[in-house]
Amino acid sequence: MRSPRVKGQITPCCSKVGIKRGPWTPEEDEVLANFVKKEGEGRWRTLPKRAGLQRCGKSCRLRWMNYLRPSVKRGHIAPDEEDLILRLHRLLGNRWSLIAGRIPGRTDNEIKNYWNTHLSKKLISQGIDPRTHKPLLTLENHSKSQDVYHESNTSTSNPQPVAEIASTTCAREIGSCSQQNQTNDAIQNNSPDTVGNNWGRSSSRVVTFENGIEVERDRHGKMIGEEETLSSFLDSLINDNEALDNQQTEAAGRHVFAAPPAHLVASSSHQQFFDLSFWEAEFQSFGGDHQQ
DNA sequence: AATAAACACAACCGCGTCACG
DNA sequence: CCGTGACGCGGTTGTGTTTAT
Repeated sequence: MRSPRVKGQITPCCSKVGIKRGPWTPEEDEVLANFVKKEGEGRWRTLPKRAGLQRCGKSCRLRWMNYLRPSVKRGHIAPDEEDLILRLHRLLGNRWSLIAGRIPGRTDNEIKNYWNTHLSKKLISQGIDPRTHKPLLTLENHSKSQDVYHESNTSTSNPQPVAEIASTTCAREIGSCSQQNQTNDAIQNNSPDTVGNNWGRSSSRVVTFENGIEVERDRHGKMIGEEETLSSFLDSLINDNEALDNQQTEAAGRHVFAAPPAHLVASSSHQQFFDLSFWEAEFQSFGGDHQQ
């Protein structure tokens, strides 16, 4: 039986006497891998006892998910993977699990680590804010950025990943959106510390009316029955961003990681790009056949 | 060669959410 | 409706390795 959580009095799950912590040994890995292969994933809480491991369930789950799973691809992250991570992060923010889900064989932990140790520094060295994917506001480039990036009234000082801007209509794996123009708590609170963090976490199954249409979302904020459309939409954003990146790389002689999809740039103003209703229309036209 | 600093990444922690009784 | 167990997520920390001095 679990005691109620009291702030400041939380006991770590691995603090029990006899529970081992720290790096896993090859022997432990073998025991865990064999057990999961035989019994399947899940029931992590009781797995250590059943498998004969002196570890907590959380630790076992993490070890399996991030290291032992056969599908995990380890080692050097290729340039195309890096590029995809950059584009997905621009679209999704720090939703590592969601990003990892679109990069075969890579785990959220690996991508998060790679981002924190490599990519964020790389962007900074290029004069780009890794959190917003916009140019860092130095005295030198501040005025230039004003010309290029027009923000909507709702974005204020917290630039949003593309998918978040579009979230009330089309976002996948995003928290419940009971009202238009309110994508999630982080944005509602307008807190710089929370932007880019935890956006994929808070959610529950809710039914809302969006554009006059009743929409049910699952625990991840995904519209039920719209999975393929949403996934395709995200793919299209990624692909279009890739195209635009290439254009801008050629034009500017460097990579720019904060930009709208190419076909949208061609047909719209930047103001539209940051306008929620514009994204709603975009998604509707993209998945129109599914919604009619 | 010794040591400190920087780096990379595995592992842990806290918390939110869901399912279920 | 509430409490609990379980799970999954993102943030943070710990530790081993590499590089610089």
